[in-house]
Amino acid sequence: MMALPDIDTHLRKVGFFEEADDTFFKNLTEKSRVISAIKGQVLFIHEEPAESFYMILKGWVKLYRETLYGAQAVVDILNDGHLFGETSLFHDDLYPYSAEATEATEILALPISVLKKEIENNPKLALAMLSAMARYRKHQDQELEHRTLQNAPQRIGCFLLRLADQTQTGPVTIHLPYDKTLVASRLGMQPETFSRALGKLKDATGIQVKGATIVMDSLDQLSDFSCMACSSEFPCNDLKSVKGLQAKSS
Amino acid sequence: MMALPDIDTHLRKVGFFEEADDTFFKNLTEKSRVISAIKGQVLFIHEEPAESFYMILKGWVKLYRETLYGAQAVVDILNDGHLFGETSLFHDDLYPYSAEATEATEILALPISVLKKEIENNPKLALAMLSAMARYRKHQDQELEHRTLQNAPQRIGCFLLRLADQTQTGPVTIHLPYDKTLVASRLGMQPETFSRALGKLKDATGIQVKGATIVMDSLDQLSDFSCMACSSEFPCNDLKSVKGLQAKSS
DNA sequence: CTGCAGCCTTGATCATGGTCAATTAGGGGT
DNA sequence: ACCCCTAATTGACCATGATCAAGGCTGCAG
Repeated sequence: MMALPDIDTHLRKVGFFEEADDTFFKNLTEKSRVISAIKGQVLFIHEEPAESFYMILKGWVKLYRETLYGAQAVVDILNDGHLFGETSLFHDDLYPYSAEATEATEILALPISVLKKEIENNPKLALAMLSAMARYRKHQDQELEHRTLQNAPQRIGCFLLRLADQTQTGPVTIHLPYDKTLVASRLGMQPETFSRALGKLKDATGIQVKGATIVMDSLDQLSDFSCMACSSEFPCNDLKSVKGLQAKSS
Repeated sequence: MMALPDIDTHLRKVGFFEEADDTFFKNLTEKSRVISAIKGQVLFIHEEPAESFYMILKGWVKLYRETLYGAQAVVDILNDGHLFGETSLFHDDLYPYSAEATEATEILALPISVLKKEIENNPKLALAMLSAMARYRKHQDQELEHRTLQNAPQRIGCFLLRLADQTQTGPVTIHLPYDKTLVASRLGMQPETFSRALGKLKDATGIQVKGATIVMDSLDQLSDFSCMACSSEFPCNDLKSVKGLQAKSS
């Protein structure tokens, strides 16, 4: 069991809670609940009433939407420090996606009512949340664009670029943060397609692939290949503005 | 030239301005500017500093992102009553897409600074905007899902369903709101693919297509075909909650 | 009425990615 | 070290949608 002061510490690291006051953290912490999820454990289902929102303490969580026939569209894959399940606040209070742990994961469940009350009473927090939502929205525009304009090898290249520190020049090593199968679903393709597309990317750019590790002489090889099918210039300027943990850095 | 009282009337119809006070409307109206855009006229460009946001009075506007090589990804296509260009407020203040009139169009340009000030000073408006953003975000999740899980004929069927009043039973007539070429781009496909996919949809569901007019015995024909590749049930429950004009009804 | 321009359709072909099946590689656990 | 399970790869084939090219339809201007 995690001690309460620990929980408080984690919560205070969340970017858009910056403006919240001590009572808020106290209320949240007291009503929080630590969940130890095993691989594959479903945390909530799309269109269920949203009573909790969540903060990941350790591990990875997949957000997705699923048809009756089992076809899945992955919305995002998040790791520790990130919040999820809070976004339909002030709309319909239903989860806009399902959530599942992709490995053994520690998650903090927090009452959405406390967050709602705090936002209603603390205009600064409302503005911070607006800011986070605007960033998220832009990220989604980008996601849809990539799906439309980039082919499979280009999307993989783009994904790798966004894992790296784009300010560095010279040799770069990148590690895939989770299974290739998961990366594939995150990029909207089949595992087989991912495997072949990574091969094509290798041939086209000269990167070296060994398991989950990718090595290259410089990021230029990738950016030349992938960013030509993107509306934004390299380096991706949206990566700079990540100061809050609730938004995605991926 | 449009009279100022007219402008005020239009602005007061915007859903999330419900909580704004008279001074706000006065300030907005005084600093507003009516633009008569011709077909193809570009209103602003992706990643330009956002100084104005816009309300459409008449006509249609395409929001899109474009690579250096001219490939376009259409984010949305909006008509009168809708706002656009306001979403990166409180984030980076850059437009997250380009905007272009798709026909002769009347547009109201409004200073984003006035909106920003009002939101900062009026917590209720901030909450209304949060609600709008949450709705928009959900809509985008859905869009990405459709792109991933539905094929071309299914996406067209879904598009048609969302144009219709989904509560009605019995025979239905639907009119395409704009050119088939534009619908195609909105759905992320080529005009040729659209044409052929509409043919397949016709064969599969028995709808009748005459130019921009589609007639069918009941919506069931379409929903059976399209909604099986969607995570949401028919009728689409997100269409009910449209009370504000700033969000998309499409 | 005629001609032009843009939209739409159709055909033929191609590229991309999905599907199905078989095999290989890797990473714990015993 | 070995086994077992899963992830990953590879091959063969198929389905979808893009591309290129040609032709038809329609509405508007002259």
